[in-house]
Amino acid sequence: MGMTNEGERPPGPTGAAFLLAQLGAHAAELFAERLAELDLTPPQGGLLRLLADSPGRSQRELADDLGMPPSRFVAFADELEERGLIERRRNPVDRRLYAVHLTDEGGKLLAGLRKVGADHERRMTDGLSEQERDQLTGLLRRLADRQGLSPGVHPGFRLMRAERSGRGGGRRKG
Amino acid sequence: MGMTNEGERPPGPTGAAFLLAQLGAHAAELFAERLAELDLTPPQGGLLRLLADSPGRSQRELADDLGMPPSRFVAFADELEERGLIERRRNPVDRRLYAVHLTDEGGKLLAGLRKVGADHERRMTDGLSEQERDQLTGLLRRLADRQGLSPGVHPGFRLMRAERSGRGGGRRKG
DNA sequence: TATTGTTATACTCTATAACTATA
DNA sequence: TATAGTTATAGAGTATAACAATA
Repeated sequence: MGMTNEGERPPGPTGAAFLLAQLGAHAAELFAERLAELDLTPPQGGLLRLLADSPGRSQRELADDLGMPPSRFVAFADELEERGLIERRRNPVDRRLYAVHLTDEGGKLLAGLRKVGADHERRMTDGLSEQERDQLTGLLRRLADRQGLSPGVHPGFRLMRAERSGRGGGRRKG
Repeated sequence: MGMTNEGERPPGPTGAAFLLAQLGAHAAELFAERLAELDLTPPQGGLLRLLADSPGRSQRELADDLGMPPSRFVAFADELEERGLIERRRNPVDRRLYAVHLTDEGGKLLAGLRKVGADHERRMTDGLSEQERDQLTGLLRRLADRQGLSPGVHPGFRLMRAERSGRGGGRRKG
């Protein structure tokens, strides 16, 4: 009989689902902190990766992939374009569409982002042997598959603040 | 040598860290949906559990545990008190403090919440054998430990919308 | 008429700081 | 003076809908 603890243990947060939520939030937070060193938010990093994989798509398609309304994508893309990381090119065939591309500088930043990602991966699985890490990854992949999660699509970007900013309000001092 | 895929694979989101973030967000979302059936948000459920474990603490302490400012805790507790789930009792020794307690009805709802939690646990680990589930839980617990995550403390409540509501604005129809 | 991209607007959420009462 | 609880306000974020250009 397995050493499970359903019903014998303090019924609180002790199961795999809770640990997944806790570790997932921690991983996302830590990754966001590392990304901030490159002046990127997770959705911004997501777009760069998306553009590297399939360049030239329309804003609407990209907005859909990132899970944000097209209206929001505009300002989102504006900022990255002003920073010289992405580029809008008119589609000569259908002049309503923009084809969004990564610039050279955007490509460079993407390389840095990938380094950060690899480093993050190491830190998150710290303390596990190589075999255990493979074991974990395999189990997680099976769960993700079973839950119908598309590989590579946003880890909850919708729930994170899209833009970096100082929070909140406050009464004026006078 | 392990079948790891660092550097050989499309460098994108394929590692354990990404899967953790993805599955964690999914677990949190799914759990929130189930909680909504009880008209509870995750932070509200968190408070009920907290009160069951250690009743009678002050609002400030509870707010700290939930990771919210005391000012926000007021309205948060108001709603649960109006619904008859929690109760504020004056501390006769230090009349500045409230001692927050679960009511009988709050206790009943907590029982329902635990059922939902157990069910959620089963759904999230669906497709794994009992042995694999134990294996996974063990690995996750070690990671959580190594990352310094306190057992049982909020899985990212801060990043979730605290109150249920229809989103956003929109121009008025006229 | 339908669709892409864009702007305008209204609305929610929430953090900060002032405030009240107790100590 | 300091602390628990509360209220008031400001401001960010963002979804919805109107709008303009093109098909």
